[in-house]
Amino acid sequence: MFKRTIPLLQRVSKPFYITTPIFYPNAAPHLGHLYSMLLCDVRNRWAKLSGNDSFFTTGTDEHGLKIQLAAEAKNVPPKQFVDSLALVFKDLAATCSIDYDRFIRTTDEDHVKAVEQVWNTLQEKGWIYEGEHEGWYAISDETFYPRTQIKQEEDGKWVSIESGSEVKLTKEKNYFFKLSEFREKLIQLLESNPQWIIPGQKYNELLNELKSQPLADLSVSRPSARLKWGIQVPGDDSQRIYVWIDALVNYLTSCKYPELNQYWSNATHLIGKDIIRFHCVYWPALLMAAEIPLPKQVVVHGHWLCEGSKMSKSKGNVVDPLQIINDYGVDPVRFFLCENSVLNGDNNFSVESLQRSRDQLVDKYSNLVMRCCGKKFNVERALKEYDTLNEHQFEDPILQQQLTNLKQSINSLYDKMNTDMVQLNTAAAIQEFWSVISDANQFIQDSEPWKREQLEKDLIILMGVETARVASILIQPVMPELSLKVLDRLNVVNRDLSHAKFGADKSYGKGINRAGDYPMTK
RNA sequence: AGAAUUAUAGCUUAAUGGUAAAGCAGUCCACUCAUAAUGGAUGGAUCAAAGUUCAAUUCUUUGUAGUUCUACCA
Repeated sequence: MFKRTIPLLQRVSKPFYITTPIFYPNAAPHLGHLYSMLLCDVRNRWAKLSGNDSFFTTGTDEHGLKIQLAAEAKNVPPKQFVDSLALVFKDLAATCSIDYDRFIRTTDEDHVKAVEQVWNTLQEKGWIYEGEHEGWYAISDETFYPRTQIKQEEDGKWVSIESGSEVKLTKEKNYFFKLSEFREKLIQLLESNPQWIIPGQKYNELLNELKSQPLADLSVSRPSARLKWGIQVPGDDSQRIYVWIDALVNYLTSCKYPELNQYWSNATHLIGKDIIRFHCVYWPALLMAAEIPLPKQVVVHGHWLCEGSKMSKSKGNVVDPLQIINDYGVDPVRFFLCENSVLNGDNNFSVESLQRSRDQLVDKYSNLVMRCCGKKFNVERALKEYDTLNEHQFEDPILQQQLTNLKQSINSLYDKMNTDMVQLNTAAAIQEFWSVISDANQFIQDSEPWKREQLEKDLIILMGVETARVASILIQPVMPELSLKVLDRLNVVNRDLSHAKFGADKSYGKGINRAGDYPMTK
């Protein structure tokens, strides 16, 4: 599916759909939110650069008791409240050059209709029934707490760990989804499709859990008396549809459910490792029950730690994404997160590492451009003499081999990066980018153009600028701004994939050999 | 507390039971096309203990530490 290499100029356009989780906007965006959006953005941009019909959604999950209570506390209507919260996430996306195709909100009108429709389908097929939900309820918080978030006091009372409020075992009437009916089906799904969840560790973890633990039915509504801010259960104004259907159906809404457009046939969900259960248990079960095709894949990423430890306010090590972008710039942050992305574990953030990553961009990438744009060279002339230069052979066989290897590296860069990009392995793709940049810098060093006659001088800097040009076209998904600056500095107009080969563009270079106008500075 | 998973050089990663690889940082050398940049050379590590094995980073057990989940907070 993603692994086939297709000839460059005969790209088959296959629909591709990638999603982040939709974020609960009761707290400020953190580095994890940015990371999810960024991976999807890069993957989406790569697909588009490759000529694919691609679609990327992110958004906000806006119903629920916490939002309701927070809005009441501010004496603001909930809708107005979430309108302002959604803007916070949209602003983060805009600041970070996240180019989503749809920002979906669970309060969107078409989403409410889709949720109602899914609910009706599940009910008609007999998967929903009335039952009683029992749980630990705190009257003063108006919240049910899971067993893991309560403790027993010395006087025997059970209280919430978070708020200290007393909780009591309480029952209420809810609608339930027959999730327990799907345990065997889910196990079969996983065993038949080991690639459905990647990385493999998360697949193993979930499979073991499904096999060793019972699966209980799932409450999918809440009483309207308690939760006013939610989608009403069709035909029953005493109940509101709960998050498991409300939020998860966003992926269908974005694909125009119930028709379901072409993107749903090739859907990948990117999620954090703390919400595997919702996307890999509840969601496929709901889809099976409604007889809707499943997404193609769920990709699970780890968390960003700070200096090896979990970020927390009490530790004082929370990284504010907007702050680091302000300090270091959008593209360096994008580049750093992608360069250090590891899907099968947690990722480590430190400002020292970010600074070093940024320095490298200046020293090796931006500087490669400036080495070739110096006043002693003439790129425009070199490109006019392209045919002559391209036939020239160096006397030194080692140098000639280096030139040949560099040409080959430039020409295979797309294929190498593509293999990694389609698997969301941005770190490996970036290593390929660095490899070709390093080869070019080394070639310039070894060939010493400053000591040569015009013809060979021109050939050497031609290799340099061609490397920078092609690498910049291909790094656009990761660093949209800096690649734009480099291509501008080189006076390159043709920035599409068909020009990402050695010698494919001879129209650039006019007037670029002058001092200053660095693409990036320290 | 239980389960899963992770632990390699100052930092970030790699290695299918067979001589632990790389980038950055450090040290030394060279160079000036370029932004105190660039290139080369170089020293450096498998969390701890035990076991299995001709041979263990890798397999097994135990311990320590990090992360997540423990199933309707999301």
